[in-house]
Amino acid sequence: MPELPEVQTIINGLNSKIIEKKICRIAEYRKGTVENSLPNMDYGKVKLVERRGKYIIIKTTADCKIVIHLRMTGKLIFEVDSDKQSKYCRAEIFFSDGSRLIFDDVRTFGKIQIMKKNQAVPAIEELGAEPLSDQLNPEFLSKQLKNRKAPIRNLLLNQNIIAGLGNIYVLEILYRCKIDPRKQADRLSLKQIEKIVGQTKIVLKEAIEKNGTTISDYRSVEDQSGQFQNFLRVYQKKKCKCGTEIKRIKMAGRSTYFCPSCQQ
DNA sequence: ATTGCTTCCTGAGCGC
DNA sequence: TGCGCTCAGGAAGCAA
Repeated sequence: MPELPEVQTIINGLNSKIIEKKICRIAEYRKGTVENSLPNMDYGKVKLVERRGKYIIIKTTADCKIVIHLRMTGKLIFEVDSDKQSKYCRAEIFFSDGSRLIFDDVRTFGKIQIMKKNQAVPAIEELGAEPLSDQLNPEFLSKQLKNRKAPIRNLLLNQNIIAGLGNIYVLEILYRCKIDPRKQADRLSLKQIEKIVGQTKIVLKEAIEKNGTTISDYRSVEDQSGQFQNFLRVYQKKKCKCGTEIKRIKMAGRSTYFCPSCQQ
């Protein structure tokens, strides 16, 4: 479900709600949701919540970190009211003051991993550039796309190249760059690559300012939806600004929207 | 090494 | 109202 801006919004919320709270227990309600949790484990107090790509990393004062990936439909909801239940609650992190973090996930693809502080998560180690850092620049992206025959839209979805983009933002970025999502990556000009880098940063920053997109599943930790959907120009749209019908095709099994007249 | 297809799972929305 | 179909913002695992 969530892409970088949604994950960042959740992290901002967590950093304002759970810092210094002592974790007393992590409960798993669906097998496979929580990995490596041990009974009577000391989780310590929450020190900081960080993001890497679409991963949420909760660092604590104990020798552990809690690594969360929401996948398609995962939500983290901070709840003070002990009576409130969520419908698809798969796990809960309880704090000593009675508040808790609910991990709600309809499709059950999401995961919570308990790791040692210095233990590497292989999938995180392999992630590509953070799009909002200087790591993502035209030289880097040119190098990554060199000799790659796959369509640009598929490679922008590859987390090991740029970490944090998903289907919606990739399509918005390509639309704003006027680049056909089917375009073979190694046939892009340097100018087009520069455009992609620039628009990626602009679109993500704008979306974070709007607290993320909401199509259906995304909610902030306070159960609020985002506003960026009002700014989408191509995803699930019928018509382009130019008057042309937006085309929807399948690429790598997933819906791809683009304007056949603006995007070349 | 690179690419793309299938799979995990549940629910919403649509046409008939 | 209900059935069956397609779709869903992710990414691991597999085969070619």
